[in-house]
Amino acid sequence: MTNVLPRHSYPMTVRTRFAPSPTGYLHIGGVRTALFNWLFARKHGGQFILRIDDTDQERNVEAALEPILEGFRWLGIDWDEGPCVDGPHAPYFQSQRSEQHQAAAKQLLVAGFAYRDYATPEEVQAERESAEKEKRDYVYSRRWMAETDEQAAAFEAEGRKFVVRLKMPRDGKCEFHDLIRGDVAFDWAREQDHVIQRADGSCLYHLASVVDDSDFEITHVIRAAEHLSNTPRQIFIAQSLGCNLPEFAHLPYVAEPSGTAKISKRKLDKYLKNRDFKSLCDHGNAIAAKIGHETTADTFNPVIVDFYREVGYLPDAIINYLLLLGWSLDDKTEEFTRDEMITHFSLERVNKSPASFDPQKLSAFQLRHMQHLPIKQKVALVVPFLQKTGLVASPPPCDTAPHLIKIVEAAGDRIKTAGDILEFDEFFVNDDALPFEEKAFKKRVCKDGAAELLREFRDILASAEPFDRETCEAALRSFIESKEIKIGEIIHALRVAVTGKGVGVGMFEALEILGKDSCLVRIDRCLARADD
RNA sequence: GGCCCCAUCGUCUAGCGGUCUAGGACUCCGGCCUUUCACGCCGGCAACACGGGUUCGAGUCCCGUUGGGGUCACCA
Repeated sequence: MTNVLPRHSYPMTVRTRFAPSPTGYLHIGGVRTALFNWLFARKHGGQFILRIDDTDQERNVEAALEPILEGFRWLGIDWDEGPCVDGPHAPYFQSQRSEQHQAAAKQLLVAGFAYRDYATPEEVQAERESAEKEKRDYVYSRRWMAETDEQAAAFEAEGRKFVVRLKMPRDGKCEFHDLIRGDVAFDWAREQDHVIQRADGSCLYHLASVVDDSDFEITHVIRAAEHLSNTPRQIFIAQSLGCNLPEFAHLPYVAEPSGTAKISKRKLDKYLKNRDFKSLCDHGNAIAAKIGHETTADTFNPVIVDFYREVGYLPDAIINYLLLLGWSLDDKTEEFTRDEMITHFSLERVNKSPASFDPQKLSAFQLRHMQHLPIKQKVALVVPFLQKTGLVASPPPCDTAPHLIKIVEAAGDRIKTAGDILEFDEFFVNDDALPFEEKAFKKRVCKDGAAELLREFRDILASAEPFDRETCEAALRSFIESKEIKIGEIIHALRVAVTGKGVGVGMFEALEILGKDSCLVRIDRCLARADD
């Protein structure tokens, strides 16, 4: 067995892959891994392949796969080969490639790199336990190993069944070069004789993965660091099979908010103690509640990509944020378009240490990308939310476009995610259905003299012409001048009267958007209520 | 526990032996703008885990300690 592996140069184009198993959701850390693979392939004019690792998966693969594909489509991470698009190496489902895997297992067996093992799981377990009790490093004794047909027959006579195990080297080191971590070495002696094929003939992940990577001509295996310690056995398989070895690059994982452990969707309770993570959740839940989206923590949380789509985040913002989680170009550049990412990306600049997920920084990227969005795109983003809540008909009446533009423009940066449009429902509800926020009403309208001022200004507003923001503002300014009061003494009451809320878009924009009739009706309604 | 990996402000990071009294971004804290809330603008707090080497010189190289993490399946 050679220890030092040669560096291969690849005459063929770069081919990377992301191999999710169909779990029913797309994990944020998985996205980052996929992104780096995608970027690397695009950067080198190669191909990005999606392969489905559904070995051992029961039926329903399709249902469990759909959210993952949908997530990638939404994020704009496209694949050159894989489900739905197929390609020269189809099928791209591992479960449909068992013939190749079995042939590989057989080849390893014949060549002596693997053996039939007749041990029962209990016997192996017993060995493992006694090693542990004696504080010895565990290595399988190979007691039930059959290398000849005679041995096999003897075991079979006892009614035993065999699995196929790798016959791992027991001296020397497995040394390889990782594109991110540099030279890495593991002692062969500590590697187990991993099972590659079960008694029923089905093959296991490591074999399948190596065979598929080789068949698909994957040149660079870019994956999470947790696979680093799996690499020796995969190298052993690949070499024993006579396959070309791909380059390896092990990415640091995405760590939990305010922590260093790998982020997981099962530890939500813990993350909720983090103030920023909680507010990210709360914001999402509030929007989900409005649009009637189910918010079970299991299916709807910031570790799952769906969350961001439902709440109205921008794919570009998420991608940009994820890109900087473990990679940087220099000491200042933070914003990247897709093209810029592709031209600048390199594995050399990927960090070695885990990067913790920071909800605030994500929000900052979201804001910046929203600010760059042309108004029409912003409107298009927001409309589905209005439709889901019945605030706008579907399809929207053709005369609503200018109205929507005005609202979205007026709301400006207050719309941080598309779902935030729902905070501006006052521009969509009927005048007689406008709810008044109790706190704001009490504080601003029930205040001494406020209602009186409002009543007076109402009549001035009634004669404002044209009813636009400039005229309204001029009217109010001259009103406060004549009354010798400060603007704050009336404008808040006016806001509550016409929007029902204490906060919102600029006052005069709001008046203009609503129009004179609505404003007057709303003020009257407010005054009537104040009288009660 | 064995093995492996990692280590610069609270967080993401720049730094590849001297230009570092360590730079940027997010957060946070002041202030400005202002009709609210956002936004924007200005300013501020804040880090090389520790100990040994190597070197004229170490955040940068080496070793150790400590700390954190990953992985140890007939899961993927």
